[in-house]
Amino acid sequence: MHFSKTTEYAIRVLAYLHRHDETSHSVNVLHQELDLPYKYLTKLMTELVKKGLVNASRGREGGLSLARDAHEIYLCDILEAIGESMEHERCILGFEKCDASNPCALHDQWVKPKELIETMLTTTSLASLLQNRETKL
Amino acid sequence: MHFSKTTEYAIRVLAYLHRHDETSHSVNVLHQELDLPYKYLTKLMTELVKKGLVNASRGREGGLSLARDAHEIYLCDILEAIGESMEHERCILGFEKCDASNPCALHDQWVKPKELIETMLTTTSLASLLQNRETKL
DNA sequence: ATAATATACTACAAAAGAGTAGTAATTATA
DNA sequence: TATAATTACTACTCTTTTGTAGTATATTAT
Repeated sequence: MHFSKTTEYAIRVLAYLHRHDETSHSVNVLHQELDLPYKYLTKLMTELVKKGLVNASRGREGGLSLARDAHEIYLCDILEAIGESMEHERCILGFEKCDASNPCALHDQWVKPKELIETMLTTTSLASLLQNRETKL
Repeated sequence: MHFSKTTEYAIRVLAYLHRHDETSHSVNVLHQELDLPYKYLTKLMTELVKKGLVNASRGREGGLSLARDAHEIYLCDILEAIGESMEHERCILGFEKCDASNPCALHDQWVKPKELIETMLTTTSLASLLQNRETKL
């Protein structure tokens, strides 16, 4: 009942890019600042670039920055970019088809937690993450 | 954002044992009725026996049955038996220490979903699972 | 006793997730 | 133009989860 490491990393990196958006940042900086595995990060960032969440510029003075306004990047967008998008849609007991009319044994109990998770994912933008409070990345 | 296969299997098997608690059931029957991998199930059931959730009797006419009253087996007990117990306690961004006074960037957003998940796990017993409604296992 | 039907144990295999290594391609700047 | 700094690409390795195979051991109906 948790995000994948990859998802954790992606959220943290993107939030960092927003928090320090005066300039772009190299993978090496992100690696050091967030204490994430360097090579794994390069792979992840390449992916986020392909998915259009991040802009990359190569070469000296290059680096990474958000491709869109932080108000327009929601957690669900990040999950989607990583392919974990529909995870919270999935039946909690693993059935292919599971809905109110043909529910699994846990369906009813899962409805409300699932709703709140969905709300969190669809209403939390990178911009909304960093307001009012000092938080860890 | 989901249970492990092992957890899914455990919940389904235990719920089945409760739903058909007139008698005991062999791994082979559980395998066929629930369409779960046979050998994997034997391993899982052995574990649930060790953890005291299930009684096993060997030999002809043997099989598996709940070791405790279904009203006294909660989802959190099942997770604990499998070692996935404290998963929902864990920080959503993976930090070791993360609480209200030293929160990660997602801490506040995660509070409510986490609460509902916790409620579900601690208040849903096997007995409460099967009331009022036809559901899949 | 014997045969049949169970669980229990040991070891391995396959698949997915996480992480590493090396090198190619690109680009600002000296 | 040479160099240093950077992302992109290819191909591994390691670890964890999931699943399989074979055998030993226990129980009971006949």
